[in-house]
Amino acid sequence: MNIYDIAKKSGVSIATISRVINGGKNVSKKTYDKVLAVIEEEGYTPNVFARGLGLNTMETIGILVSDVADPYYAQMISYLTTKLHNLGLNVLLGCTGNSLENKNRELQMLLDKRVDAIFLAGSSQQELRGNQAIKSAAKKIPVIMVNGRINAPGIINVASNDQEAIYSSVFKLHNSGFSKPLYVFNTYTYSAHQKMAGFKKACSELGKQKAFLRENMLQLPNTLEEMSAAILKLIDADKEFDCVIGSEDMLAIAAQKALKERDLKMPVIGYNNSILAKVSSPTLTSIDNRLEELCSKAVKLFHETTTGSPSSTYVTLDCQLIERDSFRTENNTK
Amino acid sequence: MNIYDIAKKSGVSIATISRVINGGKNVSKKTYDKVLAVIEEEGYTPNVFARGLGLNTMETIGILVSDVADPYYAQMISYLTTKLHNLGLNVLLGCTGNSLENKNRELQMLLDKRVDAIFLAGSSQQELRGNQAIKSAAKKIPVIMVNGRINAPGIINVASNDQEAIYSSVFKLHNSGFSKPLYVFNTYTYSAHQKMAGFKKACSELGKQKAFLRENMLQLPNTLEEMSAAILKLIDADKEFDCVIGSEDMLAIAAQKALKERDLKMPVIGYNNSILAKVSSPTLTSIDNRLEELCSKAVKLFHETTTGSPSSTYVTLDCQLIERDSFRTENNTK
DNA sequence: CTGAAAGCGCTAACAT
DNA sequence: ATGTTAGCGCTTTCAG
Repeated sequence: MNIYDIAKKSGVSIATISRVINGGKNVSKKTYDKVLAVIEEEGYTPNVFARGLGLNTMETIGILVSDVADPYYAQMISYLTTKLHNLGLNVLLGCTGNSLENKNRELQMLLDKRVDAIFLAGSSQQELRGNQAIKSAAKKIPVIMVNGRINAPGIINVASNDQEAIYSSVFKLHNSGFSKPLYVFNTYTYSAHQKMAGFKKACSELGKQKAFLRENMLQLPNTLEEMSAAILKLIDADKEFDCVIGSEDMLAIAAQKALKERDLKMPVIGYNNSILAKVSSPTLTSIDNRLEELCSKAVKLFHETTTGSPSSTYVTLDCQLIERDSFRTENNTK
Repeated sequence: MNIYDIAKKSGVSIATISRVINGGKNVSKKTYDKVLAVIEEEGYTPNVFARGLGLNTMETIGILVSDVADPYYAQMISYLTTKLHNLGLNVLLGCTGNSLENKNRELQMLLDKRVDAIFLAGSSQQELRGNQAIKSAAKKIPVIMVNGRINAPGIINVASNDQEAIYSSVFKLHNSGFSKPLYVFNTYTYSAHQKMAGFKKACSELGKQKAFLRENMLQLPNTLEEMSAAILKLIDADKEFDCVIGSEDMLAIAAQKALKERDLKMPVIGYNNSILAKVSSPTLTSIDNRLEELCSKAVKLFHETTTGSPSSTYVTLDCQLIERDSFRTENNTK
């Protein structure tokens, strides 16, 4: 059942059918109704390939993410997909893992499918330098980096202010009497670097020496068990710290588990305010990077590109500390 | 840059270019190399729309899910996407929420995009009866239900044996001395019904009366806080139960939280063996429905449809109890 | 308001 | 081994 069949059944030309399909401008109400009736009756839907061929778009957006199974990214994909869908756009999903080779291959696959734009979910999609493939993609279609930053023409960046968030958390802990923070992290993404920079800056302003940073910034392994084990080792080696900040909720939870195992109690702060923070016990105080707003903004700026140029190409949102049982500023005594 | 440009630059016809693009059968090595060189040089990629128009496929699969933000579904999407990708297929993602209207609309959107098949992620995609839209979609393209069951031509079902899993868990608890289980759930999906049936069957075989079921099967609200509150209420009303089974990890965790709040200790078993189970404390014993195998099987059976008919259209996988701190069968005394 | 016809870029059957 | 050509189904000028 194609446009010719419908034309025949309706007793009009295919041009008129096309007009009806596309809103019905310049079609008499009578013809319009008649054609629509036939379309409904036959359950006809226009062939997107043919349409795509002529228009060079299939109203499809590509999203690249390292791992949808990660609750934080899952939430991001959920927001993006839903919001894009409200614009009538479908989403092609690409899971890249962390190797550059795979990322580039997935990017190319999306490009080959002629998506209208590409969203990069999280700074794990970007390299610390280079990003050639992404930059050259941005020459052809809009590229929107959600929570990362790549400075090149055609790339829209929407990110939370991670550096400031960690920075001020260190101060909040300090002001509550916890002055020897341990910072745990496990990747070296752009975002991870921002967070570390925040930690270092705060420590330095608080008069910590370099030795302190060496001791109190710990890279953790990949599984929850290994993470906890690494922290236990630290505890048992009598390393000095009186509170913990994790670069992601999972790391903070690993710390909570280790502390619990040694019957230790101290403030713990996570990052992302993911579902894990609510589930953990004690419930985890976590830095919320306002993911939904981030996604809304990203989609909005992308949408602006479809009608002109975006009102901004670099947006930063401040984070917010969501206080739960693992640390409350009001309990400001040690 | 299209196939004509490449043909011109290579000094051959577009047919030859097409052959080279599609594997190079019936092309002399010399021409093949020359053409490939030009293609690389120009960074040419065939237009998928034109290709799709002729072949009536764009090598794209649609996946429908109620909510990617749910860690369990996120994991499922992750497996499916990756495995499909290994077959050279791209994934169009549709988030439907739970209203039938939305589900049908999303289904239609995917159908309109001429996907080669549709995967339904989780039984939340199916209604308890009806499913007309899905059944009629299955007349046109393969429909693969992952963890649900719709009995109609063209629909491939791959599901875990939820009924048996709950059934045997009740017995395991019983054999360990816990004979008054509380079952908490919150939806009425197909899968939820299976689980309930398992609970009822076990209870009935253990000689429980109908009154027991009325008291010991509790539907919980939607947020973690509300869930816990509901269970607290039960505890405070002195309802009798000595262990808890949740239809999903989140519900079991809500129970754990409520119990902790009243300083109560009893076995708790969750369902899905999601990341939440590992994060919870005590770590949550959970029923693993072997999601990865489920997804592998689903993709495999779908793949078989591309070359003939699937070796099976209804596969059931047995679940496995992953024992963690919230309940271990070896501690079989009350 | 409506129709005729060109063109979007590719594949595949048919010739050579 | 290579070229010619007829579609695939739609949108969009351009005429009328």
